[in-house]
This record gives sequence, structure tokens and C-alpha cells, in this order.
Amino acid sequence: MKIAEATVARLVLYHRLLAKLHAEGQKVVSSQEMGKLLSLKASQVRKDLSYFGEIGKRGVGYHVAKLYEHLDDILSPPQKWRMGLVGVGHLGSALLGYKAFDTKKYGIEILFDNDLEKVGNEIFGIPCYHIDHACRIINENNIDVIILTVPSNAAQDCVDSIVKCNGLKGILNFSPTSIIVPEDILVYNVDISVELEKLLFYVKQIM
Amino acid sequence: MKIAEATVARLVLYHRLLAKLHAEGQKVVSSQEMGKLLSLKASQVRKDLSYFGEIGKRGVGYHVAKLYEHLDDILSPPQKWRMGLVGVGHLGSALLGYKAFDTKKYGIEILFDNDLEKVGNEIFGIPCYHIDHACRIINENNIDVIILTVPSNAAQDCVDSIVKCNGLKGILNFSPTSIIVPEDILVYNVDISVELEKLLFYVKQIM
DNA sequence: TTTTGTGAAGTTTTTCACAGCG
DNA sequence: CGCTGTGAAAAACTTCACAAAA
Repeated sequence: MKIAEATVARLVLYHRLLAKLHAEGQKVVSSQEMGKLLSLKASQVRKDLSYFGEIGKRGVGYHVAKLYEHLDDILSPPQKWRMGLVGVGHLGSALLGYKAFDTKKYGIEILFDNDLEKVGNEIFGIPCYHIDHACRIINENNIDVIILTVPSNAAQDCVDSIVKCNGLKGILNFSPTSIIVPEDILVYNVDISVELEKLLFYVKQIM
Repeated sequence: MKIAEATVARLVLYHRLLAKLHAEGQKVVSSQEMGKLLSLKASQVRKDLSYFGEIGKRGVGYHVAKLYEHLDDILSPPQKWRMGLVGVGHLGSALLGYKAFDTKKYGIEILFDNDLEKVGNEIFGIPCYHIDHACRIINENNIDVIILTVPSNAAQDCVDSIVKCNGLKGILNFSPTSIIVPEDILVYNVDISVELEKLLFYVKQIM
């Protein structure tokens, strides 16, 4: 069955919330309580969870530890994902130090940049190569996913040089521009200025 | 009329694309061409633009400069938005130096942190205050929107102290946690690990 | 002829409402 | 009795298909 993107996003939120509730010692949680904590309708929570089998207990709710494990399985990788990061600027560096990344599930193995000051060194303990050698390095290191944090004017060129690698499966694009890729490569965009503009658009509406 | 969130997001993409086409000297563009450049259906582009009146020319397409101005108006603020940023860590600092922010439309006026090394200083030329004084400072400086880049365990406390300010209208939340706010305050979440997890979920599916 | 603008159709996603089970 | 699981209904969003305009 095909699971909708919005559902997957919420599964991550449920997973995160359950880790918190578990750490706080809570044993059982209802769809209503989860909804309240995540600003979602209880029926939405139940519908999302129902796609993966009956996991709750009627009249009781969901067992926190059990549901957490269940979601962990759904979201778990076939093996630890190997990622590379292209563009070790401010944002790229911030992501390298980002605490919320789940280091059991994936790791940033390789960096790329075009700055010769950075190339050849280790940054946060991760080797940095020149972007021109990306294809060979990505193949040699079995990189599955690239995080792209380059300026928008460099984005498509970077993409064009990395999509030729045959092992690459996905790109998380932070560059504020649309990139064009072959259809066998998945792209998700994290577009910070789009999110800010959306917020400002609706803030304006309610004034 | 209520404009859907997905439409607003695409308007920002159109606006950005038109700036680029304009800079490249292109005079006219069709919905088909815009769709191709942004990986969207032509009919989607036309439908989105049609919500704001007839702006294209049948048989010709859209006049680049005119459509750009049109979108500029739609997305323009009533005045330059005044923003504050809470949490001057790696991610917060990266955003302070972020090139893609449209500095004509909004500016980051004030910073907040709980690190006494930062409080009282200017960072990137912007004064930094202690988070405990957020409410007074936000009111005094007429801050409309807060960018929240604090660790997840601090997020709700920060939110609770800033939502009491009466001028605050919206929060752009980068913390990897759900925050609960009064209903008159708009929240948009930029959840980096959720986006990465979504990508990895679908990468797994196609393997 | 080309390409827009747009009702209508189609698709997806969310919400409802209640049967079913512990 | 309370809360889940889930068809069915409603809402939201996208795509189609074509009339109308340049």
C-alpha cells in the first residue's frame, strides 16, 4: 500500500512523541491525548496508525513502548544510511552539528565543497573532498543520500555532477531553488524562505 | 477567498523563478515552461495564478516583468516585518547569515538567548537579550514574528514566555518538537529531521 | 493557431460516526 | 463503558478538457 507523505511526516511526530512519553514513564496513551499534544484530530492519529495493523487496545489506548517499537520498525532503514553533505557553509556546518539527527539510523560520511581551504581537511571529523570528485567518492563510499546545502546559483551544477553516480538514491535539497533530477532519484526540498513567506502571507491575512 | 497553503508555497516559487527569468532577459513565459522548470503541471500553474485575476495573454503567455510585479504585490507585507530570533546556536547563526532571506520584506531586529556570553552583545550587528526579558523587548520593538531555533527541550518554555506579548503574530519553529500556542498565533514548522525521515522512508520503498 | 482561464471531473486527504472489542 | 479501527461522507486539492481570447 502507498502511504501518503503527510502520513509519513506524522508517523515521525508520533515516534518522537512516544520516545518522550516513554522517557517520562507513561505506559499508555490514547489517540486523543496524542492528538492534543501534536495539534491533530484523534481520528487522524487513529487512521494513520491503522494503516500498519491493529496495534491499540479498544477501551484502553495504545501501549507506549509497544507503539514506539512498532513505529521504529516502520521507519527503520534496511541498513544504516550513508549520507554525504555538499556545501560546507553556514547552514551545512549547522547541520553537521545538528543534535536532532538520529545517528543510529544514518550518518554523514563525506563532505564536498569547492573551497580549497576546506578540501583535504576533516571538518567535525568528516573528510572533505572537492565537488569535482563527487561522483567517484560517492560510488567508492556507497553513499545513499546527499544533503545539498549550496547557494542557489550552484545547486543545479552540483546536482548534475552527483546524479551521474549510480548508487545515489535521494537528495535533501536545502538550496532555495528548484532542482531537476532523473526520475529514479528522489528529492525533498527544505525551503526555508518558502516556509517563512507562507507564514508571513497568512500573518498578513489575519491582521 | 482563502488561498491554500500549497498554492502560497508555489506562488513563492513562481516569484523566485520570474526574478531569475527577468534577470536573464526573458520577456514572456508560458505556464508550460514554468511548470517544466518547477516540476509542476501547466494547469496547476494556471490555476494558481488565476486566483488573483487574469494576468496572462491567451495565445502568448505571461509577461515576465508584469507577472513578477503581480506576485510581488500578492506576497508583499503591509510594512516591513520586524522579526526576532530566539536561540543563537549553530542553526540560528546560520540563519542570521542566510543569503536567501529577502531583507526588503523583513528584517531580524532582535536576538534572544540564555547564554550570558551572548547576552548584552551584538551578533551580526543585532543586539542580543536574555530570553527572560523577551516579552518586554518584543513589545518595545514591535516584533511581529519570531524565528525559534532552540533545542527541543527548551522550545515550549520559550514559546510560553513569548506568546504573552500582545504584538506577536507568528512563529517559525525550527525546533524538532511540536509547540502549543494560543490560537491567535500562527505557527509554521520547519522540521529538518522530519523531512529527512520522509525522504529515507520513500528511498527505502524504491529499493 | 497558441495558450490562457476555468468549470467540471477526478483524486487524495481528512473527518465523521459508529460498530466492535477489550 | 471507553477507545480503537474503519467504512462512508466531506473537504481539499489537482488535473482535465475545452471555450474564449489574442
